[in-house]
Amino acid sequence: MNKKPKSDTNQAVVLDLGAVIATVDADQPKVLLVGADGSDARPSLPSGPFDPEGDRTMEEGLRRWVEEQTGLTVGFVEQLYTFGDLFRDPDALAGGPRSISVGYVALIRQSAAKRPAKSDWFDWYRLFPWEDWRNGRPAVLDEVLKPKISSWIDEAADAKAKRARRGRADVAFGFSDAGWDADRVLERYELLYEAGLVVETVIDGRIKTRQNQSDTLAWTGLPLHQDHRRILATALGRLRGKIRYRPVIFEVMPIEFTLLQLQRAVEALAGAPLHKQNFRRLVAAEGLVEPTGRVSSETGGRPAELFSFRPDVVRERPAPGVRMPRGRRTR
Amino acid sequence: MNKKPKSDTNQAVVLDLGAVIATVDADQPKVLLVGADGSDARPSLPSGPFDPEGDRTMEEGLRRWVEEQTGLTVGFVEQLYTFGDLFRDPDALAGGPRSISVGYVALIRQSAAKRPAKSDWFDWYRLFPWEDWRNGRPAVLDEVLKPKISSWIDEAADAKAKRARRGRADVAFGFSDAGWDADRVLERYELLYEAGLVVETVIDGRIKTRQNQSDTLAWTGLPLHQDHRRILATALGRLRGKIRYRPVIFEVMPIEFTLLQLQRAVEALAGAPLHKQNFRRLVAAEGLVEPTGRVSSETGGRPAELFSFRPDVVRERPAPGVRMPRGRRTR
DNA sequence: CCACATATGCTCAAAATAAGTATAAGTGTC
DNA sequence: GACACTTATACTTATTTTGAGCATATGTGG
Repeated sequence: MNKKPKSDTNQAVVLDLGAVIATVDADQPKVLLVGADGSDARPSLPSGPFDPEGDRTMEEGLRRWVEEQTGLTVGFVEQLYTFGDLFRDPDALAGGPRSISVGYVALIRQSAAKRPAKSDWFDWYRLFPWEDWRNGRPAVLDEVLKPKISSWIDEAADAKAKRARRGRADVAFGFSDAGWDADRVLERYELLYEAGLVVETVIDGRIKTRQNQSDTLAWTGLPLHQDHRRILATALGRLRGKIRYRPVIFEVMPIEFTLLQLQRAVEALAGAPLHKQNFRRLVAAEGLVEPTGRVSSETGGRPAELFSFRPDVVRERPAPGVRMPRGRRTR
Repeated sequence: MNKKPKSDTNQAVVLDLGAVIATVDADQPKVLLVGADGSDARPSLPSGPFDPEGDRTMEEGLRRWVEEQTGLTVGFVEQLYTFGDLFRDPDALAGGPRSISVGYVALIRQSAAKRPAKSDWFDWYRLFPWEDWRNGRPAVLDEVLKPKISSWIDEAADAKAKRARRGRADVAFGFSDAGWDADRVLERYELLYEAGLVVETVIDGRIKTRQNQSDTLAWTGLPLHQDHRRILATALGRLRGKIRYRPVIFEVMPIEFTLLQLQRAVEALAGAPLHKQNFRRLVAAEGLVEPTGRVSSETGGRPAELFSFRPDVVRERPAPGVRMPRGRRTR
């Protein structure tokens, strides 16, 4: 920053802007992927170029190409991470220019989320089956992942490496007494990648497919282009953390919603079930919503009161977000 | 990501890696700045080039040039944000290549933090005087900032804009009932920038210096090169948030420390005083540290027991960090 | 021995939280 | 229209966490 690097060092850098465009539709978390047209190519995240002459800010550039490419006008946009690892980038390995991708998360309300050309809304948990605890602990964890991870730990070169692997697995998957931490999506994905338990590892040529491995891979979610599933893992972890202290959940809600709809949306992203009575008590206490006076009769039972987001909460609360019970921990 | 942008769109991008290198020394938070040699140039954050051919990852590139330039070996490194706004960049405005800077925060223990050539450790709060509440509410807030911000609110074009400004100020500075939120460092700096209350605004030519404005500027902290103070604000906010749920504080501590030293370090970054007895109770309950059996007699009173960080906490706790009392809120 | 400093252990009341029970108000079925 | 069923919402209770302070411990320098 204080002095410009020599320009020839940097000429071979190509910068693009990637977007994780997410919503919640019918209580399911969705993400926009392109190129899932049945061909053998893996789907990928939408991305577009950054125009250094036209775009005053990168966020502006992102909004521009998202609108151009998909017709969607995204509301909430937040920069996620800048990805530049060499191994993510087969072209650069082959001598091409180095590709750097600035990743963003964008949230959009379901109502505004049409189906853009060549794109599709994918259920987020098709990519991360082990992340969805809404109906209890996912079976894939104990039936597939846990034993495979154990093997991976045992395959470590020496006792020290074994301890390190076990430690990582304990933290990421809560195998020891820490319990499952919903935010550690990226740690989990990276461990599975290194352990060769997701398709990407094999495709990247990091390990060979082993006997009996291919049926494991069938259980570990849909593979994406390059490192895009890793980017999605980053985004999901970030969003899960964020809904707790910023009212981002309302970015995916319709203008009016019932408290149960709100709860389902939070559960969809958090990947965990919430205690209904406490949820509404916390939401009420936080002052995040206000009743509109209308009711929704589409629930099948007693009609629910409709609420809307109260934007001025942020003026009153240091960390306005949806607080989520984590279950009583015995210390 | 799915298709390469046309290369001519991107050729004019220069990528560098900027570092906020921070430590805590003698209970004071410090940050490494270069070029504060008494000349009229404003100090700046250290930064270095990214070498697309040599650096496999950006983090690796960062560690490389930090070591080359300063001789420091940084421990904890985390990517912060990628800065690419056009207005940050006078060269690009003048038709030069667009400069994109990937910012990192690096933490280093005081013991390892020598004074590198051409660099200096600056007290962080010299740049953000309003952020240091360790000795109570900073006087500059009520005596200088609050009235000036009020004027800025009143200068808004119409009632709607006025409300918007007031809302922002309330949130950022806790003027309404929300109270001060230590994490909102960036929001505060950006508001001051827009209100013309920091030197950078004037230098950037966004507003003219007004009558009686220059003495205000003398109270609003040391200006840095380009948008570097903005980057520092991002870093401070991020760190303040992070110490609560990740044990990053130990990255700046010596291997052995007393609980009061630990508390002072947390206070230094958090910018707030903590209740001593409760602090040690929380730290003990979190299991973050273990006694070494030795004591330190340098305290002037009863010798304090020495503790060391227990790295395996992360295996046991979902969010191991230093919990900080925020003062009893009455809802 | 004293005054003084910091360290550390402990109590207590207030607030927040998890979990559950009870009741309200609709729907569709017969 | 009685009834089973569904969802909504109010309220109760036990427990945990937190904020704040007091009391005691163990060193220093005079």
